[in-house]
Amino acid sequence: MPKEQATKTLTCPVETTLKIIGGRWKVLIIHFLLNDTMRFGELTRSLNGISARTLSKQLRELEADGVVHRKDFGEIPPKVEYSLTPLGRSLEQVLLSMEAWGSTVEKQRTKRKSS
Amino acid sequence: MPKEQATKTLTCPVETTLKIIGGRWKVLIIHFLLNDTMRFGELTRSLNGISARTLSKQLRELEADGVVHRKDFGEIPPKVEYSLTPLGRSLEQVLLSMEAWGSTVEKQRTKRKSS
DNA sequence: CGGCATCCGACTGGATACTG
DNA sequence: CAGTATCCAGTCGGATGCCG
Repeated sequence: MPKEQATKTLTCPVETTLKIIGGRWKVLIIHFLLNDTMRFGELTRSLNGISARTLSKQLRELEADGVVHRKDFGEIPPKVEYSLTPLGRSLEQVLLSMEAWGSTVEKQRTKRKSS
Repeated sequence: MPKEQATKTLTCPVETTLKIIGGRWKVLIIHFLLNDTMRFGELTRSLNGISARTLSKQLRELEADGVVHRKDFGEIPPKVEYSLTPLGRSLEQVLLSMEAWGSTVEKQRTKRKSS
Protein backbone atom coordinates (compact mmCIF):
# COMPACT_ATOMS: atom_id res chain seq x y z
CA MET A 1 0.00 0.00 0.00
CA PRO A 2 1.77 3.16 -1.16
CA LYS A 3 1.37 5.85 1.47
CA GLU A 4 0.73 9.32 0.04
CA GLN A 5 3.94 11.18 0.31
CA ALA A 6 4.82 14.75 -0.40
CA THR A 7 6.92 15.64 -3.39
CA LYS A 8 10.56 14.94 -2.72
CA THR A 9 12.75 17.93 -2.12
CA LEU A 10 15.11 18.64 -4.98
CA THR A 11 18.30 20.63 -5.02
CA CYS A 12 16.62 23.87 -6.02
CA PRO A 13 13.59 25.60 -4.49
CA VAL A 14 12.40 26.52 -7.97
CA GLU A 15 12.18 22.85 -8.86
CA THR A 16 10.35 22.16 -5.64
CA THR A 17 7.73 24.66 -6.69
CA LEU A 18 7.57 23.19 -10.16
CA LYS A 19 7.10 19.70 -8.81
CA ILE A 20 4.21 20.81 -6.65
CA ILE A 21 2.25 22.92 -9.11
CA GLY A 22 3.39 21.23 -12.31
CA GLY A 23 0.52 18.76 -12.59
CA ARG A 24 -1.84 18.94 -15.50
CA TRP A 25 -4.69 20.63 -13.56
CA LYS A 26 -3.05 21.94 -10.44
CA VAL A 27 -2.79 25.61 -11.27
CA LEU A 28 -6.40 25.56 -12.40
CA ILE A 29 -7.48 23.90 -9.18
CA ILE A 30 -5.56 26.48 -7.17
CA HIS A 31 -7.03 29.23 -9.28
CA PHE A 32 -10.58 28.16 -8.45
CA LEU A 33 -9.83 27.59 -4.78
CA LEU A 34 -8.37 31.07 -4.50
CA ASN A 35 -11.89 32.36 -5.01
CA ASP A 36 -13.88 29.78 -3.11
CA THR A 37 -13.98 26.69 -1.02
CA MET A 38 -15.35 24.04 -3.36
CA ARG A 39 -16.75 20.54 -3.25
CA PHE A 40 -15.46 17.67 -5.33
CA GLY A 41 -18.37 17.79 -7.75
CA GLU A 42 -18.06 21.55 -8.23
CA LEU A 43 -14.42 21.16 -9.13
CA THR A 44 -15.27 18.37 -11.55
CA ARG A 45 -17.71 20.63 -13.35
CA SER A 46 -15.40 23.64 -13.32
CA LEU A 47 -12.44 21.71 -14.72
CA ASN A 48 -14.13 20.77 -17.93
CA GLY A 49 -13.24 17.24 -18.94
CA ILE A 50 -11.29 16.01 -15.93
CA SER A 51 -11.98 12.46 -14.75
CA ALA A 52 -12.77 11.63 -11.15
CA ARG A 53 -9.62 9.60 -10.74
CA THR A 54 -7.40 12.33 -12.05
CA LEU A 55 -9.03 15.06 -9.97
CA SER A 56 -8.77 12.89 -6.90
CA LYS A 57 -5.12 12.25 -7.47
CA GLN A 58 -4.23 15.85 -8.09
CA LEU A 59 -6.07 16.89 -4.95
CA ARG A 60 -4.34 14.25 -2.82
CA GLU A 61 -0.97 15.37 -4.08
CA LEU A 62 -1.74 19.00 -3.34
CA GLU A 63 -2.92 17.95 0.10
CA ALA A 64 0.26 15.95 0.73
CA ASP A 65 2.27 19.02 -0.23
CA GLY A 66 0.38 21.19 2.24
CA VAL A 67 -1.29 23.37 -0.36
CA VAL A 68 -4.86 22.14 -0.11
CA HIS A 69 -6.98 21.34 2.90
CA ARG A 70 -9.54 18.53 2.70
CA LYS A 71 -12.54 18.62 4.95
CA ASP A 72 -14.64 15.48 5.00
CA PHE A 73 -18.05 15.97 6.61
CA GLY A 74 -18.48 12.23 7.06
CA GLU A 75 -22.08 12.37 5.94
CA ILE A 76 -24.25 10.25 3.72
CA PRO A 77 -24.40 11.28 0.95
CA PRO A 78 -20.71 12.17 1.09
CA LYS A 79 -19.69 15.78 1.33
CA VAL A 80 -16.12 16.92 1.07
CA GLU A 81 -14.90 20.48 0.82
CA TYR A 82 -11.56 21.58 -0.54
CA SER A 83 -9.88 24.83 0.32
CA LEU A 84 -6.41 26.34 0.27
CA THR A 85 -4.14 26.31 3.28
CA PRO A 86 -2.27 29.53 4.10
CA LEU A 87 0.65 28.03 2.17
CA GLY A 88 -1.64 27.46 -0.78
CA ARG A 89 -2.96 30.99 -0.65
CA SER A 90 0.61 32.27 -0.63
CA LEU A 91 0.97 30.76 -4.09
CA GLU A 92 -1.09 33.59 -5.53
CA GLN A 93 1.97 35.76 -6.04
CA VAL A 94 3.69 33.01 -7.97
CA LEU A 95 0.69 32.46 -10.19
CA LEU A 96 0.38 36.18 -10.82
CA SER A 97 3.96 36.48 -12.01
CA MET A 98 3.56 33.41 -14.16
CA GLU A 99 0.38 34.80 -15.62
CA ALA A 100 2.01 38.12 -16.38
CA TRP A 101 4.87 36.46 -18.18
CA GLY A 102 2.62 34.04 -20.05
CA SER A 103 0.54 36.94 -21.28
CA THR A 104 3.53 38.68 -22.80
CA VAL A 105 4.43 35.44 -24.58
CA GLU A 106 0.97 35.16 -26.05
CA LYS A 107 1.00 38.78 -27.19
CA GLN A 108 4.34 38.24 -28.87
CA ARG A 109 2.99 35.20 -30.68
CA THR A 110 0.00 37.12 -31.95
CA LYS A 111 2.27 39.81 -33.32
CA ARG A 112 4.42 37.20 -35.07
CA LYS A 113 1.40 35.63 -36.73
CA SER A 114 0.04 38.92 -38.05
CA SER A 115 3.38 40.02 -39.45
CA MET B 1 11.59 16.60 -41.41
CA PRO B 2 9.72 17.44 -38.18
CA LYS B 3 9.71 21.20 -37.93
CA GLU B 4 10.41 22.51 -34.43
CA GLN B 5 7.28 24.16 -33.25
CA ALA B 6 6.62 26.31 -30.24
CA THR B 7 4.46 25.10 -27.40
CA LYS B 8 0.81 25.40 -28.24
CA THR B 9 -1.09 28.17 -26.55
CA LEU B 10 -3.47 26.95 -23.88
CA THR B 11 -6.47 28.64 -22.39
CA CYS B 12 -4.57 30.18 -19.51
CA PRO B 13 -1.35 32.23 -19.55
CA VAL B 14 -0.19 30.45 -16.41
CA GLU B 15 -0.33 27.13 -18.24
CA THR B 16 1.53 28.64 -21.15
CA THR B 17 4.33 29.55 -18.78
CA LEU B 18 4.24 26.11 -17.23
CA LYS B 19 4.46 24.43 -20.61
CA ILE B 20 7.50 26.46 -21.54
CA ILE B 21 9.56 26.15 -18.37
CA GLY B 22 8.15 22.84 -17.12
CA GLY B 23 10.77 20.60 -18.71
CA ARG B 24 13.04 18.54 -16.51
CA TRP B 25 16.09 20.83 -16.87
CA LYS B 26 14.69 24.06 -18.22
CA VAL B 27 14.71 26.22 -15.13
CA LEU B 28 18.26 25.11 -14.42
CA ILE B 29 19.31 25.97 -17.96
CA ILE B 30 17.68 29.37 -17.64
CA HIS B 31 19.31 29.84 -14.27
CA PHE B 32 22.79 29.34 -15.70
CA LEU B 33 22.11 31.43 -18.78
CA LEU B 34 20.96 34.30 -16.60
CA ASN B 35 24.56 34.60 -15.45
CA ASP B 36 26.40 33.81 -18.64
CA THR B 37 26.32 32.96 -22.28
CA MET B 38 27.39 29.33 -22.39
CA ARG B 39 28.50 26.72 -24.87
CA PHE B 40 26.91 23.32 -25.23
CA GLY B 41 29.71 21.53 -23.44
CA GLU B 42 29.70 23.99 -20.55
CA LEU B 43 26.02 23.40 -20.04
CA THR B 44 26.55 19.66 -20.17
CA ARG B 45 29.10 19.89 -17.39
CA SER B 46 27.03 22.31 -15.30
CA LEU B 47 23.89 20.20 -15.50
CA ASN B 48 25.36 17.22 -13.81
CA GLY B 49 24.16 14.03 -15.43
CA ILE B 50 22.23 15.32 -18.43
CA SER B 51 22.70 13.46 -21.70
CA ALA B 52 23.53 15.19 -24.94
CA ARG B 53 20.25 14.20 -26.50
CA THR B 54 18.21 15.55 -23.64
CA LEU B 55 20.11 18.82 -23.41
CA SER B 56 19.79 19.30 -27.13
CA LYS B 57 16.06 18.76 -27.02
CA GLN B 58 15.45 21.08 -24.11
CA LEU B 59 17.48 23.80 -25.77
CA ARG B 60 15.62 23.43 -29.07
CA GLU B 61 12.31 23.72 -27.28
CA LEU B 62 13.40 26.80 -25.39
CA GLU B 63 14.61 28.26 -28.66
CA ALA B 64 11.30 27.50 -30.37
CA ASP B 65 9.52 29.28 -27.53
CA GLY B 66 11.67 32.37 -27.95
CA VAL B 67 13.42 32.07 -24.60
CA VAL B 68 16.88 31.03 -25.75
CA HIS B 69 19.04 32.29 -28.56
CA ARG B 70 21.35 29.90 -30.39
CA LYS B 71 24.46 31.23 -32.08
CA ASP B 72 26.28 28.79 -34.30
CA PHE B 73 29.77 29.95 -35.24
CA GLY B 74 29.95 27.49 -38.12
CA GLU B 75 33.52 26.55 -37.32
CA ILE B 76 35.45 23.33 -37.18
CA PRO B 77 35.58 22.20 -34.44
CA PRO B 78 31.96 23.23 -33.86
CA LYS B 79 31.21 26.11 -31.54
CA VAL B 80 27.72 27.06 -30.48
CA GLU B 81 26.78 29.58 -27.85
CA TYR B 82 23.52 29.75 -26.00
CA SER B 83 22.13 32.87 -24.38
CA LEU B 84 18.80 34.23 -23.23
CA THR B 85 16.64 36.44 -25.39
CA PRO B 86 15.07 39.50 -23.76
CA LEU B 87 11.98 37.37 -23.26
CA GLY B 88 14.10 34.75 -21.56
CA ARG B 89 15.72 37.30 -19.29
CA SER B 90 12.28 38.57 -18.33
CA LEU B 91 11.67 35.16 -16.78
CA GLU B 92 13.91 36.09 -13.89
CA GLN B 93 11.04 37.61 -11.94
CA VAL B 94 9.02 34.43 -12.33
CA LEU B 95 11.89 32.26 -11.16
CA LEU B 96 12.49 34.54 -8.19
CA SER B 97 8.92 34.27 -6.98
CA MET B 98 8.99 30.53 -7.49
CA GLU B 99 12.22 30.30 -5.57
CA ALA B 100 10.86 32.35 -2.71
CA TRP B 101 7.79 30.16 -2.41
CA GLY B 102 9.76 26.94 -2.76
CA SER B 103 12.05 28.05 0.06
CA THR B 104 9.16 28.55 2.43
CA VAL B 105 7.93 25.06 1.58
CA GLU B 106 11.29 23.57 2.39
CA LYS B 107 11.52 25.44 5.65
CA GLN B 108 8.09 24.21 6.64
CA ARG B 109 9.11 20.64 5.88
CA THR B 110 12.19 20.93 8.03
CA LYS B 111 10.10 22.17 10.92
CA ARG B 112 7.68 19.28 10.51
CA LYS B 113 10.47 16.73 10.58
CA SER B 114 12.03 18.09 13.73
CA SER B 115 8.75 18.27 15.61
C1' DC C 1 -21.68 12.04 -3.90
C1' DG C 2 -17.01 11.19 -3.71
C1' DG C 3 -14.26 8.36 -4.33
C1' DC C 4 -10.82 3.77 -5.38
C1' DA C 5 -9.09 -0.27 -8.52
C1' DT C 6 -7.62 -1.60 -12.80
C1' DC C 7 -5.98 -1.13 -17.22
C1' DC C 8 -3.81 1.41 -20.74
C1' DG C 9 -1.85 4.79 -24.21
C1' DA C 10 1.03 8.89 -24.85
C1' DC C 11 4.72 11.53 -23.80
C1' DT C 12 9.14 12.59 -21.70
C1' DG C 13 13.48 11.86 -20.73
C1' DG C 14 17.63 8.61 -20.33
C1' DA C 15 21.43 5.24 -22.32
C1' DT C 16 24.15 4.21 -25.92
C1' DA C 17 26.28 4.48 -30.29
C1' DC C 18 27.61 7.04 -34.09
C1' DT C 19 28.93 11.42 -37.10
C1' DG C 20 30.36 15.97 -39.65
C1' DC D 1 32.71 19.84 -30.13
C1' DA D 2 28.07 19.58 -30.79
C1' DG D 3 25.17 17.27 -31.96
C1' DT D 4 21.70 13.10 -34.28
C1' DA D 5 19.61 8.19 -34.41
C1' DT D 6 17.75 4.48 -32.18
C1' DC D 7 15.86 2.19 -28.56
C1' DC D 8 13.78 1.89 -24.15
C1' DA D 9 11.81 2.64 -19.29
C1' DG D 10 9.20 5.34 -16.12
C1' DT D 11 5.54 8.46 -15.24
C1' DC D 12 1.40 10.84 -15.94
C1' DG D 13 -3.03 11.25 -16.85
C1' DG D 14 -7.40 9.35 -19.09
C1' DA D 15 -11.35 5.64 -19.52
C1' DT D 16 -14.10 2.61 -17.36
C1' DG D 17 -16.35 0.09 -13.74
C1' DC D 18 -17.45 -0.65 -9.00
C1' DC D 19 -18.55 0.79 -4.04
C1' DG D 20 -20.02 2.74 0.68
